[in-house]
Order: sequence, then C-alpha cells, then structure tokens
Amino acid sequence: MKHGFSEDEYRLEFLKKSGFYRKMCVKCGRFFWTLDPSRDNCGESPCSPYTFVGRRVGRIIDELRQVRSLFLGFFRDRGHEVISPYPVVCRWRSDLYLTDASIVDFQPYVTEGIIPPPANPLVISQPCIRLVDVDMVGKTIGRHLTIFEMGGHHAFNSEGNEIYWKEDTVRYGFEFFTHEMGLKGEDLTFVESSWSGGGNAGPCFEVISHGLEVATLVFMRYKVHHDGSLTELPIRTVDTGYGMERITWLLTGAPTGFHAFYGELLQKASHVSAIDLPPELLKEYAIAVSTSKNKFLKLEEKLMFVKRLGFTEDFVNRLENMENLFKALDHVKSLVFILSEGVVPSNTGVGYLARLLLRKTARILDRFDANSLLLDLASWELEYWGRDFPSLLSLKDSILNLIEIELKKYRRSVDEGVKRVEALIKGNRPVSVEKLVEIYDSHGITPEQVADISFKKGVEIKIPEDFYSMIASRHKQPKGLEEESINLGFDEKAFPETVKKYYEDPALLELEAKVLGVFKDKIIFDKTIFYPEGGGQPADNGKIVFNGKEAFVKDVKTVSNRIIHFIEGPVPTVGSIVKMIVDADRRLQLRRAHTATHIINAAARIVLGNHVWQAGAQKDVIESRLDITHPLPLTEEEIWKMERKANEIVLANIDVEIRVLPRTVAEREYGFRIYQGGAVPGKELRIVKIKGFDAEACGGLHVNKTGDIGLVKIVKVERIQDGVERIIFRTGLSSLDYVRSLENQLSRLERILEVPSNKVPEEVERIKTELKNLSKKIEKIIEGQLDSLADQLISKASEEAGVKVVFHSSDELDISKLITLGEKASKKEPNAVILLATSIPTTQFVIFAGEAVLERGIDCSLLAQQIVKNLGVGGGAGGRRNFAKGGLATRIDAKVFELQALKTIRRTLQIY
RNA sequence: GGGCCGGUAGUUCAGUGGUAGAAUGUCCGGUUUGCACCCGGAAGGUCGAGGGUUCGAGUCCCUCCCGGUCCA
Repeated sequence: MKHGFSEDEYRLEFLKKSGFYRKMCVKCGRFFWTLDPSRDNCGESPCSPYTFVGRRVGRIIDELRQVRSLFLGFFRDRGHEVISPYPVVCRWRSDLYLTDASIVDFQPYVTEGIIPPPANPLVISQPCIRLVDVDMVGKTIGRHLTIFEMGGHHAFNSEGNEIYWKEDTVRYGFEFFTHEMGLKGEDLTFVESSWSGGGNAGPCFEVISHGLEVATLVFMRYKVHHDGSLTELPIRTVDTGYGMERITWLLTGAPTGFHAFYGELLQKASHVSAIDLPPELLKEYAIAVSTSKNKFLKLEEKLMFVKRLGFTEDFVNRLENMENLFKALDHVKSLVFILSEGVVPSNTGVGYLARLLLRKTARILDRFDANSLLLDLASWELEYWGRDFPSLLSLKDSILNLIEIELKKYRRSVDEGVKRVEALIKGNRPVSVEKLVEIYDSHGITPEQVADISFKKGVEIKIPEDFYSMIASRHKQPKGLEEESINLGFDEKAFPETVKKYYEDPALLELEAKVLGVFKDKIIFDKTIFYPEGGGQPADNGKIVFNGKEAFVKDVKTVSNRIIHFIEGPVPTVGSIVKMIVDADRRLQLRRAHTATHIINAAARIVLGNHVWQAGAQKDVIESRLDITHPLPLTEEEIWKMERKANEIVLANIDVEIRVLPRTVAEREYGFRIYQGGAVPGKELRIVKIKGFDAEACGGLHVNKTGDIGLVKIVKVERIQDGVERIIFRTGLSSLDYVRSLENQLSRLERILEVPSNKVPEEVERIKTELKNLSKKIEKIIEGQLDSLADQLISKASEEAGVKVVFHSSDELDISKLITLGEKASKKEPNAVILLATSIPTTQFVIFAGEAVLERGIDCSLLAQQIVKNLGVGGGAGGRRNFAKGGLATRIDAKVFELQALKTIRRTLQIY
C-alpha cells in the first residue's frame, strides 16, 4: 500500500543549504533532489543506466567486508552503538518467518515502546533474507538477491527523548557516501518516496548513485489501520537500509554484482559452468539490463542483444548459464544461513522456505548435470561466509548433513514424478495444461522438468507463458486478520510496571501486595508472586485473601510489563492490602516441567546432533511437550538414549543458575543457542544455565537443582511436520502416576491372559496367530460345506422350460457366503438359474445364471430388479448378466419371498 | 495455517456403486544349472480410521489420521 505524503515532508534544511535542487524525473515522474542543475532524470535504473561498470567510482574497495566495517565505523564515530546482527530466522515474530530488514530486529517491542532499544541510536549490519524477488535473482546480475546485508542506522524518538530525525539522517547519508565512500555529491540523488510495511508507514528518500539504488532512508511515524487510515505513532523511528552488496558492486565497478561480492567463490563455482565471458560483452550487458523495462532481458531480448554486439547465438546460452550459476550461489548462501539457525527443511513453515531454496538450486544443477556439486557449493559458501559469521563454521557438518538428507528427499520426489510423467505421456499423448498444473502443484515437478522427461520420450510439451501466475491464482486467498490484542477495557500504562517478585524467589508462595487498580474481574497490584503466562509456561493459579474474604486467581497475563490478575469471586478495594497465595503443587510441577524442557533439549542435542533446536514448547502440570527440529523420524533407540541422558542430567543434581547478563556478554559466552525460545529483544537477558549442558535466554521459572525434577519420562513422540518432532513428557509425581497406570494395565493383562507379565507379548502373539489359523480353518470347512450344499441343491432343483431352477434360503449364511455358494453351483450346473436368499438383517438375495442359460439371453440384473419390483415393498437390485444382488427395504417372510420370486423367474424363463 | 494429490497383498500399482485384481517378491513342486532363467501351484487383504447415503460402498458424502506437494 503506497501512501502519498505532502512535499513538505521532503523539504529539508540540509538539502536546501547544501545546494540541492528539487526536480521531477522526465521519465518516471518522481520528484528527486540533486546538486547537478542539468540532471533531468532521477538517476535510477531504468531511467538512467548503470554508469559504474568497468570503472571505479569513489573509494578503492575490493570486498564486501570492507564496506561493512567502514559503514559501522562511520556511524560508531557519530555516536551510534554497534549492535551484533540478529538471526535471519525471526522467531520472535509470528507475522514473519525471516528477518527481511534491519528494523525487523526491533519490531514490535521496541518500535511500539514496550521495551527500550538495546542502544539509541544504534547501527547494525543485518543479514536479511527476502524471497519475494527469488525469481529475479541472477537475471538482474546482482541487483536482486535472496540474501543480503542491510546496513541500518536507527534512532528511536519519543516525547522528551529526541535523538535525531530527518535532517541528521539525510546529512549522515550524504556524508557517508561522499566522505567515507568517496562518491561525488553530483553523483547522488535523493528520490522522494513513501514506504509502508509491517503495519507502519512513513515518507522516505531513496539514495541513488550511478543508476543503482544504494540506500533507503525511511521516517517511520505512522500506524496503518485496516481501513488504510494513518495515525501518528508515539515512537518515531529512523529506519535506514544501506545495501552493503550494492555499495560493494558500485565501488568495485565489477561487471556484475556477483563478481563483486562473491569474489573467489565465483571462481571456484565456475567449475560447474564456464562463465568466462568477454568483458566488453558483460559491460554492455550490464547497461542493457539496467535500462530494460522488466529489470532483466528475456530470452528473445538476449538473442537480439548478442547479435547486435556481433557475438554468436551461443553466447545467449553462456549468459543464461552464468545467471543460473548466480542464482545457485545466492540460494545456497540463504540456505546455509537458514540451516545454521536450527531450521530443518520441511513441508511447512519456515522449513519449507529452506526446502524451496534447496530444490530451486537442485533443479538448476540438474540442468548443468552437476547435482552432486550442491554439497560442494554449500561447503565452499560455509567456509567463505564463515569468516564473517563464525557460527556457520561451527555448524558446518550438521548443515551439510541436513542438505544431504534433504537432497535424498528431493531425489525421491523427482523419481516419483518421473514415473508419473511417463505414465502420463504413454502413447505419445500431449500433456494438458491442467495436468501440468496438477503435477507441479501436487507433486512438485516443474513443467520444465516435465518437458525434459517427455523430450527424451519423444513427446513435445507446450508450457504456457503464464504458468506460474496460474499457480499463484490457485493459491490466492484473503489474508486472515491480525491476531487480536487483549482488550483490557482500561489503560494499563496509567499504572507503574508491576514488580516481579516471582523472579526473586520462585519458592516464595505467599506475599502481601497493594491493590492499585480494579476493573471488574481484573486487578493490578504494585508487586506480584503470580507468574503470568509466557514462554510456553502457563500462568500460576492461587488465591488472594483480604478482609476475611477469599478470591480465586484463575489467570495472569502481562501487558506492557503490567501484570493483570483475573479474579473469580469478591474483589478488594483500590488501595487495600491483600495476601497472595500461589497454588504450590501447580507451581512446583510447572517449574519442574520448564527445567526439564531445557534438559531434554540438551539431551536431544547430545544424542541427535547440533542441528537440534527448540521449535516450540508448552509446559503443563500433567504432561508437557517440546518440539525439536530433526530431519528424520526419531527411532526408538534415539528416544531411549535421550530419555536416559535427560535423567542422567537430573541425577547429576546440577545447580540451575539464573543470571541477568548484558546481551553482548551473553551472546559471546554462550552463542546464539541461547535463543532457543526465540530471540528476546532488550539490553539484558535472563540466562538460565545448567552447567555443562544448556544455557538459554528464558523468562520462566525453574527448579533450583536438576534433581528436584524427579523422573523425566518421555511418554510419546510424534512427527508434527516433516522436520519437527514433538516429544511429550512428564516429570515429578506425574511420571510416577504414568508408570503406575502402565503397571495397572499390565497386571490387568496378566489376569486376563493368565500369564506372568514378561510372557504377555508372546501370549498375545500366540493368541493372534491361533485366532487367524482358526478363522482360516473355519473358512475351509464352510467352503467344503458350501461345495456339498451346492451339489445337494442342484440335485433337488425343479425344472422350468428346460432350465433347472435352484432355490435356497438360509439365515445362517450371510450374503457373501451365498455369493460363494451361488458361484460354485453355477459352475457345477451351467444350465441353471440359482436364487439364494437370506433375511438377515433385511431380505437380501443373489441370482446366478450358468453359461447355458446365458445363451438364451437371460440377464440376472434385470431379473433381480423385476423380482424386487413385483414384491412391491421397496428396495433395489443390480449387477451383471451372470450375477446380480438385490435387497428389499424391509424383512419379509421367507416363504412369501420364495413363492413370489420363483414365480417371477418361471415367468421370465417361459418368455426366453 | 490453507489448497491440491494420494493411502488397496511384503513391494509397485490397477480397479464405471454390484463375486477384491495384476506385476513382482515369498513358499512348494518341476525344469535348468551362465546372469531379471523358465513352467506349474500355493500362501499372502480390518481396501488408513470412524460415521453417513444405498438393497448393496475399495468406489459417493462427512469427520479425523497418515504421507506427498504447492503456497502463505
């Protein structure tokens, strides 16, 4: 959604004083600011071509890391604190899977004023992943990437705490590009624009140089409502994004972005496909791409382009190969970053994004016939980027292992698809568009792959131009409304933040507190020992006592650091003192469950490997669960090992240490593993540590020593997604209850089976086999009896018009037995019509006709229908010529049925 | 989280509302002893689960479970 802002928003003192002119682009019509009075366009591609390719503009730079460090240094020198990058998987947000901008690190808690920023102002170089332009990657030779670093300097302004706003932001930007990056002021334009995203909006400037947009300076100051209207935010955020990769490309003057920021990695990867294209071709190509309307050249346009420059058609392929290699490099980089944060490829959620990237790359490499190189590529990228992001290196083996497993799944999926396609094109039939859609949407085989497979079989396939937009339209759906926030019915911020006494001593179960506010059943106190729902730990229950009265505390929630108590019963008056009493058993079980969650997580890491991360957790009094990432279903042995390891940690009776540490200290000491429950923003982190096994940033309540947990019993394991295993467990007395109930069941089995418990499985097996054998035996016997019954029936059959008529009615034989009987009889006596009936549960019958009778033209199906019709009590019948089945709507007397049915048969036989 | 495809013999799959099938593997017998041997026979099924419609459901409808896949 674009909002138009008034031009006053962009009229800055700094721009005017520095001699900038405000002009309108003759090509795109946007307004921009420039120092060059003769400039008539905004300077951005495609209005203006890239003018940096093949020559250096500005400071001598060779690598991405130099740009990053100069950027951070420039803003550190101007009072900004340097913040370490956040994870690329933004688990702290439910509306987003991946960190796609530096500001995402601070939304919503900081930008909405719920917690203070880690520093103000601050600067960060944040790896960001965006999949919206995934199909543009490569074709735009470096302008679009799925993963890039966004340099952001941010300031959070509020009433009485003004840091800086538009003037300083634009000045910083200008000074950074001119002084630090050495660009000429005339080569910079500031284009007026607007930005909106994540429910916020504001005016912005795009900073353009030599055809390339290198930064966006956003002034986030509005909240966007559902109806599209805007209101002012209490916190105005300077949200800037400097494209580290683009700046590197600009300053190196490399022929493509990938030449600039993938450096030696590109050389290595060129083993996959030669990319040694003539420099003059590449330079012209960059200009052609930058001025094309679509931001890239289509196949026909490429052909025209190489012809125009006097190259052979073969160069079109070489350009396409180069672009595909770029794509592979970019996608694998995204993939290893995502996998390094505990994401396991999956069919849903963020895991699917990893699968998507891997499969897109695998398909490219398939076409290069170099699929085995995906692992090499991943390994090289880990080494290359690991120099700047060491956590990649430490997880290298784990990441490669995940990729290997996922490649196998991809292979299997393709093999299945090949079979399906081959079945489809049997007999040289063309494949319909609907089938192409189905085979991609339901089986993951792209139309390109279908075309390749059928080409080998000599069948040509036409792929519609708009294929992928057809897929998109199949998936179009209205977006769900955002999650509702708790509507308290009063302004909680009018009260001071509640003092959290439960952190001081989780064993403190009684406390006196002062009532600050009462709103129907909701109460705010000055301090509390009631733990509010959070971090997968449910709220405490308990009661408050006052004036000889008692009220039940049924729920506790935290809103902007104020803790709201939901009460059932009489309410105290404002200003009075009440006595809080927490339900002790519940509290203790929740503490046990919470610490046990950390322990099982650690045990899983030890047993399964370092790729294991918590994917979710919910504690409860009886049963709790922990979801972990793991690519394959857990085996029984792995479960036993984890359970055993967890209990070893419990029995070691280790102190559970809780310390509040500055974020950077915590991260340095324990790494990003502390964010198991999602990243926690804020300057300081509460670290829960079980020495030697686990340390996590966690706001929950824990036992003092691991031994306090008692038995950790894994009760059930289930796969909730491909790539996520759910471990359901019990602790403390709940474990005992569980074991007790198992024993009860077992002893009941002992009594029923009359064998000792250790013989129960064998006994059950024996009974099952015996039962099966017996059933078979009975079947055999019945079979034999039916055989002789058939003989008997034939021998005493009546005759009508030269055809034997067999009738038998039995309530002992069900309909399927009658069918067997009829089949036997009609084989034994080809010149017979056989009518068999039962009246259980209603009157049902079958008719068979032997070979000889069929020759006369008898149709059992019609005959059966006639019988039903003549009886006139409702029902139906049908079947084939030699066999039919029928039934009546009710049960009628067997004798009546016999008379009526045989009458119909005789009449029919007389006609034929 | 949503859409789509699927779940039938150990395995791979076929199966217009009307008697559950093929291929392969297994077992037995014969034949043969040089590479997917061959011939004959047998065993092997809660048709994912539960409801519903129907005289009758593997098949149609609903709910759920499981797998695959595409998209958020």
